[in-house]
Amino acid sequence: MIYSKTCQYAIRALNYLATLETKKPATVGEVHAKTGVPQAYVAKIFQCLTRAKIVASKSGPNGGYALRVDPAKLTLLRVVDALDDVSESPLSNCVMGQAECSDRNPCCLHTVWVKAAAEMKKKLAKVTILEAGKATARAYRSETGRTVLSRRMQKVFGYGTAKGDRE
Amino acid sequence: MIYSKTCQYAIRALNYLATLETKKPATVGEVHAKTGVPQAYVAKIFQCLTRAKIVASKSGPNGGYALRVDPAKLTLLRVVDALDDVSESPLSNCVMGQAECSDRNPCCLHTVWVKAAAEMKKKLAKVTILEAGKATARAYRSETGRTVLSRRMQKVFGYGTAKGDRE
DNA sequence: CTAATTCAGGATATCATTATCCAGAATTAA
DNA sequence: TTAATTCTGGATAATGATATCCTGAATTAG
Repeated sequence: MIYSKTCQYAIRALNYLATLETKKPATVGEVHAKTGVPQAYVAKIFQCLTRAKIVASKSGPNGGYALRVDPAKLTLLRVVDALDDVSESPLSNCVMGQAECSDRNPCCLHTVWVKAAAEMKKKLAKVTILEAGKATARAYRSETGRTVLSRRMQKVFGYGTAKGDRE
Repeated sequence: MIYSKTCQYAIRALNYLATLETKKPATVGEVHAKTGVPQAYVAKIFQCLTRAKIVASKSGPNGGYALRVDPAKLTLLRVVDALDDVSESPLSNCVMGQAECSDRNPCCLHTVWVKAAAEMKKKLAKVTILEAGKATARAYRSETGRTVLSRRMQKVFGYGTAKGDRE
């Protein structure tokens, strides 16, 4: 779901990968430290994004995850679709949860909603990770070694005191 | 949440109430039988709608629930708001789940999303239960005593074999 | 080759949503 | 007044989303 934490986390994680100029991949631990997304959950999400060929994984020392596609071409729609069980997504299904919902057999919101979903998809297909990332880029300070979110950005993101934080 | 089953159920239940011309209220059991919404869940939803003054409840024989407002004036927005914990709703909050998300401190999707949410709200504020109900009205056959959904509509709604069905 | 690093993915825990159940209060019919 | 009907609201169960943990496989450095 677009509105799920899983999607939020994925976008944050990908935004971070997009800020990396070097080809060196980022480890799960690093992404967690920089984005505040729960470490083990980052791992799960990246497994999914790997299958969707959005990121490439590499085992071993100096391994990790890196974007596999140009962030300027990676749309939110593709990201959302990768994480969504499409058969469940409200973007591709009846809002009223009807088994059948078509122009012939419309649910009570069919006409309204079909349009709304199409508009939303269009929007998601327009915004790229590169664009989205720009707005967040300033949240990261990449100078020192064990960088973390700035105090101010911790407040913005609403974490920094999360359980499971390793540093 | 707009996309929650709870909301779907509420809209279906209210659609049914809107089809009743008489002033006699409908019982939870009746609404369940006519809409297919799980009986005990209908009860919970109506308790909520009662508190929101959208329906009126009446105990005892010949009691039940009836619309308290004109279905031509009851908007989906009001229904959704009644069921939503507004502080959690994606319509009123940051899609990225940030603690703070404003024009000054935008999340990476802020500009895109603020607009999308506003449009969605506008839509929800435009559609009334009366209008929504019209599309579904034909799903009900109100001739005989223990009316149920037609076979065809059972298929459309994707239920009719649900556990807990009493008839 | 060995040890260290890192991902892969199954098992499990936690939590919110969805769904059910039941005892008690209110109301009504007779 | 009594019994039947119906809502009220708390307790509980089932399910799905979120989050954690751990073992094993892949990779690399030395």
